[in-house]
Amino acid sequence: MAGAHTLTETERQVTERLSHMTLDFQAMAVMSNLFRAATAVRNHLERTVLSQHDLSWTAFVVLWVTWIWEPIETRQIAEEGGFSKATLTGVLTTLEGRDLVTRSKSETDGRLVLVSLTEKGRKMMDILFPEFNANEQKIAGVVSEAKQKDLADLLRVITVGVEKKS
Amino acid sequence: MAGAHTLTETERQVTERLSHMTLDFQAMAVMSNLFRAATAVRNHLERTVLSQHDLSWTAFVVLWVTWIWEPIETRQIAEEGGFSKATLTGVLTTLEGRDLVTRSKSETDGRLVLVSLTEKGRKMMDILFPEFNANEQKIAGVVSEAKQKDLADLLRVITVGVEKKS
DNA sequence: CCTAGATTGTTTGGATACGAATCATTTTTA
DNA sequence: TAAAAATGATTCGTATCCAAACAATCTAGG
Repeated sequence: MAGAHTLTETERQVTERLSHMTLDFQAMAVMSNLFRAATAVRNHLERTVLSQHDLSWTAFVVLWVTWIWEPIETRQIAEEGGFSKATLTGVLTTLEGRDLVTRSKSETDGRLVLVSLTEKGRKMMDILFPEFNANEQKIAGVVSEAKQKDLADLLRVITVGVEKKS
Repeated sequence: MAGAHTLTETERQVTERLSHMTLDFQAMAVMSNLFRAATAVRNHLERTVLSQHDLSWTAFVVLWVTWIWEPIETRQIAEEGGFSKATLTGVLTTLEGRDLVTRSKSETDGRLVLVSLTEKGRKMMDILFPEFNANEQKIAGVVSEAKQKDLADLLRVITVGVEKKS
């Protein structure tokens, strides 16, 4: 990111090119900045913390969700993580091959697969997540504590709103 | 998304599981909500507006950036869009095959490739983008205009901060 | 019981994604 | 001015990612 154009330049150009249309520029700015921020932060965390542990973003999310909720059904992991079941199957196979998670069949429902961390996976997260969080702190630290709360709240409202639609 | 657990439930469980660690929960909430919001919104827009035009998210971003800046150098598209040049090459080939964009060599620097929309691509964006923006409006509309401005500003600060680090 | 429909995880096929190596072109250097 | 360094896009290999088709399992209505 951080292209040849600054964010301000981009917004000026967008306004110029689209001024003949009836558009909601405020909403456009919110969404544009949302994706820019998410992409920039994700790329940064992937390149710094996660690459050291040979983890893709999705693999990390799977480990994270499993860490919090284990034992957890796969459909829940996909929902919490925001990706498809098909994607999850592949990632789980990879993580299982690295002995970081285990799959087991549910005893009450033969269709369900339950995922847990292995001891190795748990040890990894005990090291990895504090590192990850230290980076989150650095990134979020550019705005005040009060603004951080506002930001988190606003994002939550957006999420709840859009999930209601689907 | 919208998993079995609400956002509030998730935050409670996270706090419970990680209370023995020294972590910045405020920063964690900001980042967690950032990715949740971005993923939920992106998935929603992919499933509604973009799927009707057979476009992936990345393909749409490429079209959008090109629409605003054409003729534009490929390296700029990658930077603005937040993905690698290698990825862009593949997407451009797909879009060129559908006759939505064209590639041309720069006259002043033979290494550069310039991208423009075709007439077909421009017509598509004239229809598509207002649709897209109408959805953006619906999504962002759950918070007040003033809050939308705050949100966009805060996200911009986060983006600028993290890009400074890389 | 038992069978049609619903639900769940996996497989499949194609597009996307990236780092590293490569090729072509331009710029720098000596 | 010619070799070397730098720059830019593409190719290659591998890993993700998703929708759709599939197989296994569960559930409801008869």
